[in-house]
Amino acid sequence: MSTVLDSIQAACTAQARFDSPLGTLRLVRTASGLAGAWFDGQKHHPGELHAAERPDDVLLVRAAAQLRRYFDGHEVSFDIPLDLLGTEFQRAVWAALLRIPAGATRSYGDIAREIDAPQAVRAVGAAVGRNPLSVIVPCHRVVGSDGSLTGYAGGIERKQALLALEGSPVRHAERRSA
Amino acid sequence: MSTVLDSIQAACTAQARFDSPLGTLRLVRTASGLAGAWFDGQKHHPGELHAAERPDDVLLVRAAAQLRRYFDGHEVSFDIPLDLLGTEFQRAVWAALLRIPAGATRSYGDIAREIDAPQAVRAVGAAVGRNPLSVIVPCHRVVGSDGSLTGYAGGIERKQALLALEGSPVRHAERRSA
DNA sequence: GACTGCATGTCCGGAAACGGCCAGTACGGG
DNA sequence: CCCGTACTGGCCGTTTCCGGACATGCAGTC
Repeated sequence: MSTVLDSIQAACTAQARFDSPLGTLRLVRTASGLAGAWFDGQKHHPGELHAAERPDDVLLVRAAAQLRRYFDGHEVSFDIPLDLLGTEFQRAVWAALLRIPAGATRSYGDIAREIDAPQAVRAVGAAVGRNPLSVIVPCHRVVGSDGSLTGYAGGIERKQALLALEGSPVRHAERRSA
Repeated sequence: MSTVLDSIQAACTAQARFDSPLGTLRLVRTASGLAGAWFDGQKHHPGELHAAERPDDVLLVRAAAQLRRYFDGHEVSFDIPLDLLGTEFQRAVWAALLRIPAGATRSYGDIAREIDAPQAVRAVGAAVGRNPLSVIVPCHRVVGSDGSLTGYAGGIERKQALLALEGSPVRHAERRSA
């Protein structure tokens, strides 16, 4: 099988940029829905895609509008059609993320239990890390069982900022000082 | 990277069946051109694809019409837009195949020399074998340096039949009696 | 003649490594 | 006691890596 990023590379039909307070997001869509939202230079970035830049694409415009409201501090329920390309397991994880309300957090173990794979905790971590839709699929709401932030593909600072924006209590700044 | 068959799976937009004297061909297209023509059950078949069956698709109809004329024994120059999905090397090989006139044959070594990779003879063999467009990209016109048929993804009998139809001299029936 | 050895790009299968973890344990300080 | 901290071992899906197998042909041996 091909990689998640490969499938998106192949299926994407348009893209656009969105300038957020935390950096530029690259929005990517396929025929059926929004498929990607990556911070510039983040981990697991698909790299250069050959899809045409289409700032006026209806779906991408809607996505940008909702993101803008989100970053303005409003409670937004993203209702754009999504096209989550991944393995069955990954889609199960990402679906679980979508059920975490803003202002709340879950641990990796919580997610594992929710998708009936209580022992696949590390696998959940890997899947969360490869979430293709930063911010919209709220992978930033998943923290360690002790409340530490543990990691974020876009950098822990962004994770912390997003949680702060949503008013989530963050236990300490971080676990490890390094 | 993904596989050739993977890319076609992802990119195909329509398909149709064509009943030839040598068996059913499955025709597949993408947005930019004809991408596949496989005999049912042949080697390297992409398997079930989820693209819609569209017997009236303009491109597929044209392909079928030209194939019909070909199997009726006419000299046909296929002038359909093609979308050959593969690696750079494979596309070079397939392009070389398209330059072999009907009624002629080349050896695998000939092709290798033509694409400036005189030592990649076995690689040429592999690439020829994965030709996605049976009949149209005439991989059946490639034979061993001694004139033996060596192999064909759709079965040697079909290869022999196609060459006979084109009036190519076939040295012996086969090299090995087995 | 028959047989051996080698060159080459791609696919495929199996094996190993790699994580955005977590529960259990063992210490050392207050 | 009641914490925090540090380390250990096991968990599992995905990716990466490696080793063959191929629609061959030429140059050498014997």
